[in-house]
Amino acid sequence: MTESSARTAEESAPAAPSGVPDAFDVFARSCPSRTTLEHVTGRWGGLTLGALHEDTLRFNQLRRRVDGVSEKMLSQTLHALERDGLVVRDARPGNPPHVEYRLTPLGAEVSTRLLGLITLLEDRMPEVLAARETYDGRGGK
Amino acid sequence: MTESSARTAEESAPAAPSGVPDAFDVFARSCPSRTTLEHVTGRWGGLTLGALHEDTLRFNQLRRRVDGVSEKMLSQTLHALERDGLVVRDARPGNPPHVEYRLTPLGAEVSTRLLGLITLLEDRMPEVLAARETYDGRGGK
DNA sequence: CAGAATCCCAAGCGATACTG
DNA sequence: CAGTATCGCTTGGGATTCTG
Repeated sequence: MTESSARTAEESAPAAPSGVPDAFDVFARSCPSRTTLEHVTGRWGGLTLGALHEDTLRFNQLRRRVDGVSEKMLSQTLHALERDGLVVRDARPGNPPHVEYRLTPLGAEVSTRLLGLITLLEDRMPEVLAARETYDGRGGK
Repeated sequence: MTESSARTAEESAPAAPSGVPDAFDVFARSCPSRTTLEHVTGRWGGLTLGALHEDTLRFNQLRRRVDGVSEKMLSQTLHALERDGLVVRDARPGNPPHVEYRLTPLGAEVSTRLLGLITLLEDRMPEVLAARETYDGRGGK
């Protein structure tokens, strides 16, 4: 991820009276929080965190759980999440190799929020589906 | 942790002949909930919903708020969200044209969850940044 | 202002093959 | 099992132009 930030996140933060450091603002294009949000909500990031919320899992277990992910993308996703401090890679020596992935405390908080969102959506899918039909039915399509 | 292993919902065929209430499972590749999740957590979907959580906004206000989005992508994102029943497009006739976007009740619930996630991340960014440095420092890169 | 349509490059991603 | 490396298709999405 080419993060060529010559100047780091500075959006016109108005009067910060005290020595309060500029808050991170995900709406600002170059705020580092934006890339983390993208890792978390990206195509595979959210599902990966969701899967790990339930259990510590090994690489191939994860692959099976997150239906449709390729090895490459899972590996890549895991690296990004590990780098951001949301996931820990726990490798134990031996043969065959044994590696487990687990959430950090922060990762657990994030995945809790994410799972709340996922559950909400799953619950309300009938509404969504109905809306789509209405939309497609008249001039929408 | 919510319900641990109560998810035996392994269905490959979302369509059940009789009124079987097969649950939507976002982990399944072809579940319709997956596409909605992607609209919501996609690159611009989350930020758009987040922006609309605060206010009803017009197209160009939205564009300014969601820093970095192009007209095309905003338009596209808005359509997807409208189709899924999360956003309402409220157009009033006149010249110049006046169009507002507003969340539906479901959209408001979703954006509340999303905003919780965003806020959490913004708050904990120092942790994330520290993790990145550690990771990059010792051979991770 | 609000948005549709077109063009087009770069990034995303899957398939495959290879390593330890 | 747990990955990395390479290749090439597909897509995302920015820039630009055009309508009402």
